[in-house]
Amino acid sequence: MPTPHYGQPRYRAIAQELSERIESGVIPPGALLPTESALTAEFQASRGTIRQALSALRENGLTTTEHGRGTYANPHPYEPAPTENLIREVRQREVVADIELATLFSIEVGSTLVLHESVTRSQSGVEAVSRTYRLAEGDQ
Amino acid sequence: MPTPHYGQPRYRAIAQELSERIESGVIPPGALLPTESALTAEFQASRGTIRQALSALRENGLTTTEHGRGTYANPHPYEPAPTENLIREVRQREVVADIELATLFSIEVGSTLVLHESVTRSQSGVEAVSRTYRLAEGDQ
DNA sequence: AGAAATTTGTCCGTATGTATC
DNA sequence: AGATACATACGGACAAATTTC
Repeated sequence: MPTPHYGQPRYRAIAQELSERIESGVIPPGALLPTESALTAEFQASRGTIRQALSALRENGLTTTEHGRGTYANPHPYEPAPTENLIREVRQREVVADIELATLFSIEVGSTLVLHESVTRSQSGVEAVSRTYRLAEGDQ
Repeated sequence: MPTPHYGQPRYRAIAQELSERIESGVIPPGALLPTESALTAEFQASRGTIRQALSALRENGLTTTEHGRGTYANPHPYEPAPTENLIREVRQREVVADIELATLFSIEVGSTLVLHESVTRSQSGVEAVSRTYRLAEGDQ
């Protein structure tokens, strides 16, 4: 069978259907979406097309996908940073890498990382805490 | 032949090679990148893999692709980072507040926070991991 | 602890549609 | 109209992370 895509391509229609389910609450925040193979069965599309649709959702910040686990509906569709009346406090310190960070940086657990921490406050209290980890100088 | 991808996957290596060419000026701003079929020949990779690499460049704002025309190198937009051949991955999840975070936010230990995590990669590996914590919607 | 099943990630090849030159 | 170039879609195979038994 040919593969025409008049107007809207298939993957986008699927992405739209899925995003409607998320925003309507059919798929609640934090919940797993159906697996890719389940979606291929439901939409009668190839896995590649399904993955293209899921990729679109991810780029729009609606979902998060984890290898071997699945795709989750995000608790928060977005988060524009309010840039008014904010106070930022920045400090710097050294920390030891836990398993998660060590894996990301491909270093050993217990290695030192440099941490820049930024605390953003508004009148109502702490708005956000941002932490950036980097390898210590000379370790790279 | 099988498809092993030890360490870094093929498409990412290609993406970094191309971003270096853009960064170094081998491919000047505004210029067209080689066509997908040309890249297929050069890197001895399938077109799908090439498109995956180009997609990564696009997502990182390095290039712009136009249907039927080609892929252009973007003129340096607004970049906070000095080195531009970087690839960022973003994901979002919920975490439980430890004592430190709970104190900062003035919430109870165990409360859920929304975490946006951004991993910045260069060819040498992970450059930085940035984590931003915020209160869940409705808790503020 | 270890093996199997599940699920997402990567890669290939092919075919056809659509936009541009 | 023809050639070129990117877009969409299918199918198959194997790799890697996670979960389950």
